[in-house]
Amino acid sequence: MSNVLGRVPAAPPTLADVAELAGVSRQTVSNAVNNPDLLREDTLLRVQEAIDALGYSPNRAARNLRTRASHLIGLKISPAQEGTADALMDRFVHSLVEASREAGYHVLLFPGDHEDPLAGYDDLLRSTAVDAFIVTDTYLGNPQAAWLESRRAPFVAFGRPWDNPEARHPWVDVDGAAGSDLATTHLLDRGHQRIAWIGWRKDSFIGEDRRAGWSRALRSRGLPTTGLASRVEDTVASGREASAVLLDEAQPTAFVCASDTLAMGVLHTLAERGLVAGRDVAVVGFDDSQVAQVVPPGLTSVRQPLEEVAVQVVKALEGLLGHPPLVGPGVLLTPSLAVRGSS
Amino acid sequence: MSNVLGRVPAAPPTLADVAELAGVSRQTVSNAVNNPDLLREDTLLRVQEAIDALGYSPNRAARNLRTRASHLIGLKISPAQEGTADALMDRFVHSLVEASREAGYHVLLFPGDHEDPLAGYDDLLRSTAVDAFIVTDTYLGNPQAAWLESRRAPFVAFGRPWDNPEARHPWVDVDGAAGSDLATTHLLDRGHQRIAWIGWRKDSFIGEDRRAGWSRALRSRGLPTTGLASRVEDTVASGREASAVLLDEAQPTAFVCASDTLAMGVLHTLAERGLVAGRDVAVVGFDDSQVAQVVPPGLTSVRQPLEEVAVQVVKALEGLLGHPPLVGPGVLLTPSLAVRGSS
DNA sequence: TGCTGGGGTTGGATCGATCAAGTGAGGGGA
DNA sequence: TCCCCTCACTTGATCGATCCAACCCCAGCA
Repeated sequence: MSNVLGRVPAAPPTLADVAELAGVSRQTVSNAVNNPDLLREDTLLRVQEAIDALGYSPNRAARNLRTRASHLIGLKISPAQEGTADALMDRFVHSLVEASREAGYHVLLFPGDHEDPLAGYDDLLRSTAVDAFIVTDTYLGNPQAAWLESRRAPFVAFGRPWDNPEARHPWVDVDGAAGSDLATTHLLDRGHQRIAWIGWRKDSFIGEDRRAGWSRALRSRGLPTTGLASRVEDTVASGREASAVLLDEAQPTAFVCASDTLAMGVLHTLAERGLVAGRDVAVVGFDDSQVAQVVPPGLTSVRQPLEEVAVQVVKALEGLLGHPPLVGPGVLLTPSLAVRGSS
Repeated sequence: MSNVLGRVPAAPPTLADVAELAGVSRQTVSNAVNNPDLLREDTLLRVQEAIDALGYSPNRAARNLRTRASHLIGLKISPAQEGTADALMDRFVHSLVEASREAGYHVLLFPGDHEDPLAGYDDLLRSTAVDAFIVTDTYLGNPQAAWLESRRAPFVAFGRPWDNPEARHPWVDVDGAAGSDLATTHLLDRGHQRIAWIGWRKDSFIGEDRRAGWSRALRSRGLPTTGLASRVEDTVASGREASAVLLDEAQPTAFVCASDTLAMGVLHTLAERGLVAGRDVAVVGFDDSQVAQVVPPGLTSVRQPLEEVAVQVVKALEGLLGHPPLVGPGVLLTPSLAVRGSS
């Protein structure tokens, strides 16, 4: 086939083309691809050769139509907050894409809408564009999980169903309390006695979880926590103000923060007062963001095992979509601590 | 329909269901969705009502099969470098997802492979899983663009085809020289005379482009550049070493860097020597990463207009896939400067 | 010889949409 | 009155894979 402009790109080979070349029927080629054990060895070989010769790859749309599965996983991404250290999603997305590939899935991104947290889900679901969803923002009062459950849409959550113990969907989460316990204990081991906490407002389950680890660690050594905690918005400015107040009123020698963003606020306060992080005052953040890794003198931070989270999420997804039985509704993983100059 | 477990989820309504309810033929429903102007007003209204009543949404797989288009755009993501400030992709991905949505496309992520830069493309292409690709890493010697062109695969590059002026594919890029010119001029306006450059090795076209802006700005004011430039790896450690050497040998009062990662290296050196960024020595980075935004005292940085890049990329894509004529092979955008405490 | 059973293979139907061609009513010009 | 054309919609075929039921062939057994 050719026209005046030169060769016309050939249409991709179909299963029928392969069948003809190999001298077998379409069904036999399909079996060669999907159930190779059904074929005799020599037939399989002949079909394989034809597939290679033509460069055949099954047409996704046709397969999806017939099998009612797209092998796509939907992930909503919300605009990253400017001015925060929150690069958590970036790392998670990478891990998820990699883990999905190994399970034969691809990740489809769709944009979030601040007004309506359900926007996007409905359309993708009804048009059967994705097989399942990954839900990441499971904060208090987020209707996604409940809505998806009511629609019987398959999904896995990264984050516990804090406010709904009735929830039956699979989830994977990281033990925040264990993380700040780890951070606090690390500081205690370095000789600190007055360790302050800067976290999020009380209505954040995640914030309260992380805070619990800090107070648990202090109490286990018989140390007081009163007057050493502050709960604010997750911004650098808030962290800065909170740390300034705490330094004046409680004279802590170390800070544990619910996020790297807040920890950066502490570094701001220290810089303003001519104090050196790691020498004069110790600081530990949460999430091990890029910021923590490159800021002088390096910010010690709790690192979430996002690679493992992604693997577990995909595993749960396979259980949901395939026949293998579920292992259980939830998986809780333990974070580690990346120690740097700030402590 | 029900079984012992309760209600069975109803199969999604099809175009035929809508047609029956509205009392028209399938094709009419199809036209109502895709070419509403072909219908008489009252018929259109009746079909719309039926669509709403059933909650109909066209089956993607069936549509893809027939139209030979998936309305998916493939984007390869490579693992983010740990220990750098490079969160560029994260911002770009968000912008791209948003811009794609407005054009009726979704973004499909697939994992990169360090060994083989072509892995992934071939399979998605042959199985007609995506309509086009966005290629982002157009560094020297990367075979992706040439390979995709030889396959006649539609794609748009974020980054100029530096090493191949013959390339005919559409691309969008940001003027790196204009960016460092902007940064350097900003420092000159603040009274700095000895402004050093820390960039990447010579084999990086992007690095040389950015460097050209710095030397251009200095020369336009009749200032010398000799002895003030250093070319190293893109790591914090390299930036630290390079700035230490430059401070000792050339006594610059300001640094312009090819990346925020290198700029963070400079901040390390300053901290070690008890110097204060912005007061004793000025520093400007490149990319306006989250790190630049939160590090004390704030890192002035060249900001790439990634939102606009995404819009242009999608526009080029529409030109490539649809009938509207191309505006031209390349689009070059101008960055801005986010001024913070470090200058 | 004739019947049975099962591995391997076959053709036809099907998934749900769009494309291409066709139908019938109504209007205008000769 | 007849013909042609347009408008608004309908009908049958098709995209490329998988599912389904039937089929063939040959070994095993009576």
